[in-house]
Amino acid sequence: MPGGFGKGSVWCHGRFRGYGYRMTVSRQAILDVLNTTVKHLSAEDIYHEVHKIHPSSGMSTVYRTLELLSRLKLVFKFDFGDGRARYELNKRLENKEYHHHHLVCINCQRVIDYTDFIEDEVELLKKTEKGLSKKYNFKIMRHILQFYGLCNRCEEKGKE
Amino acid sequence: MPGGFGKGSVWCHGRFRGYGYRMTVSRQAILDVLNTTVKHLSAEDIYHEVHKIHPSSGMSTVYRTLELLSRLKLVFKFDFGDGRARYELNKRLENKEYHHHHLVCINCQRVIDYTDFIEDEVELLKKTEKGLSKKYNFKIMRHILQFYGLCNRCEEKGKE
DNA sequence: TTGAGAGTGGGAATCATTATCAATAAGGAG
DNA sequence: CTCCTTATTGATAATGATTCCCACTCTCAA
Ligand SMILES: [Mn+2]
Ligand SMILES: [Mn+2]
Ligand SMILES: [Zn+2]
Ligand SMILES: [Zn+2]
Repeated sequence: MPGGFGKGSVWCHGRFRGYGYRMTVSRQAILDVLNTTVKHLSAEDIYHEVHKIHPSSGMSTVYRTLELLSRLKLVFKFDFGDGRARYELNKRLENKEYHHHHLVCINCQRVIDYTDFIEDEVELLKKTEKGLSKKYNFKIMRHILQFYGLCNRCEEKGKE
Repeated sequence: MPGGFGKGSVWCHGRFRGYGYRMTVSRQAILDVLNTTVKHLSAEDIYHEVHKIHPSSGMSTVYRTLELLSRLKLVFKFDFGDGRARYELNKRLENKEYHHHHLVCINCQRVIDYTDFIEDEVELLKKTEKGLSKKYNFKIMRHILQFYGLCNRCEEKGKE
């Protein structure tokens, strides 16, 4: 959608205003970048993409905006263990969260989203959370589950 | 065990030699520190403790040794999301790994080890790993599961 | 249209971790 | 025990992601 703004950012526009924040060209550019990718971008990745749309935006603004979006739960922030954070727009399917986890390739850093076994997982986690909350008197607020390994391409290369 | 070395480090001594590495006073001190704590120490924590035993050891050696121990699978390295790595000796109970996960307090950083529901978890993870390996042709090598929330003390304080 | 103040950019600061390198010390051979 | 090779060390500099700072700019309700 060249020249325009995706519905994501339009929606966020209202969201920002509702919280008393302002919508700016930098924020729109960042949202557009996040909205038109399926990858898990780092702050620097986003900065480079934003730079194509709006060259005068700075790195500080990218970090600040990502921090704000995380706080508003509009983006998720992930750590895949390579020393830099990754960000992903919180895309909702029919009003409910798109709960998914990640397979991370320890060789090429490729990240695969998956939702398989999420039902079983949610069930186990619910049970675990309940048990742990009671036993340790600990109020669980969120969890992380990640698998690390080798993607098909890297696995093949390793065999040579 | 003042003046001596715990069996952990003696055992590791042989382990090192077997790999062609040398056992040094710094490495012994680091192992002793890890061996006599139940906490999840950062590199700096370890450095300070080591300094009490062997004041001339430097930070570089702490990092290098932890890196080596991680590679040899003698210690586990964790990221609890506060910007610094934590380390824990791989204590084995009767020859098998002590598989456990963590509850992390997002307020005071306290970490609780738990093994509850590990059987169910291992079962689910095994199933998930098998399914994901096949579907995405991805070779899973390890996983991370962590719960974040508020410990009893912080939960209480929050209510005031 | 305007003004209060939210937001910005660029450069400096922070801070955990790594890299460098001359000096040291582990440990096998003799 | 002594010697010699070289793995290891400690001090310090370098790195790199993220945060801080502050004078200037832009948003938007009135
Ligand atoms: Mn994802
Ligand atoms: Mn632990
Ligand atoms: Zn790969
Ligand atoms: Zn706490």
